[in-house]
Amino acid sequence: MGETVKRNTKQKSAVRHALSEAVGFVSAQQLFLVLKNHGSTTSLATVYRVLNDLVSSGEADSLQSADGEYLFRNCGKGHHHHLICRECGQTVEIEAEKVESWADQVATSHGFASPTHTIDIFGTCGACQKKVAT
Amino acid sequence: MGETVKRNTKQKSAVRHALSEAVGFVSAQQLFLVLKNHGSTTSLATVYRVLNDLVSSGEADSLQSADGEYLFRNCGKGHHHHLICRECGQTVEIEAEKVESWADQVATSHGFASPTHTIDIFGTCGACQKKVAT
DNA sequence: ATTCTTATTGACAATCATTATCAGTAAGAC
DNA sequence: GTCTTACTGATAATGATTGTCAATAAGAAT
Repeated sequence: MGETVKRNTKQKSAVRHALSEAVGFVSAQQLFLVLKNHGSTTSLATVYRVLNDLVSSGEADSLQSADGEYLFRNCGKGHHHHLICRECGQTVEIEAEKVESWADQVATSHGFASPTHTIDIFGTCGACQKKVAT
Repeated sequence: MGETVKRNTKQKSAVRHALSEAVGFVSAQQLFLVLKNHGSTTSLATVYRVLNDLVSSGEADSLQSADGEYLFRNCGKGHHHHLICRECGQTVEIEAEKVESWADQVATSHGFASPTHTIDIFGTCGACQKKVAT
């Protein structure tokens, strides 16, 4: 029960490839357009399906933009967090080992099991600070 | 041009009050239901309008939930974070001074100005662990 | 190579939170 | 009380994401 065998398809590798070519975070909609412009007929629904699969298998990483859209990025590394510019969306990966163990401790000390967490830092990056100053 | 004079209305104070009564973060939809159950006829559109006004005036604070919904909270009090049960939604307020200063440091050390952050911990609370074990 | 099972896909309908529209209502200044 | 116009309610519109389901095509078995 439950052992679904994965199959390799053109659509999957197309999405995987498009994601690996993308710079930074991309939305499913953007990825769909890129694929379309490159001649792929992969449907939008499939782009969503593949992206979600990639995320749950740890191959991709996702976060939400400021206006609630889900963004995706190629990943392979372990768990990490982001420092995100409010203005331009530029992201910096950050290490947070201490904070993660702190989060787990807080959870277990309150009797909460299998803890996970959300840690993101937002700010205005150097470039955007200059723009505003204009 | 541009100087809109604000007016005080029953709906605005109703939303403001409901938000102040709420524990932790609440969605606009939840707030709308609370108001409805208390006899208020404030419309959903107005709840959204008022909440957005409160956020831009700094009276309220907002963040996005894991599934992309916007959540709001009364602001003005001390800043704090939450430990939230995945099953029943029970929340525990937690102190995170060290983590907050860590977040600010990370931001500034990367040249990011006026940093804010999102730190939330999710887990399964004691009561819900027992239920699942049944 | 052919058959067969079923994971995967595409087309499109359905959700759901949020926003826009617009005529009617009511603060608050006079 | 009168008047201006900010605000509201009802509802349509939007836009990203998910669900449905028949058709398609991996890839194992023959």
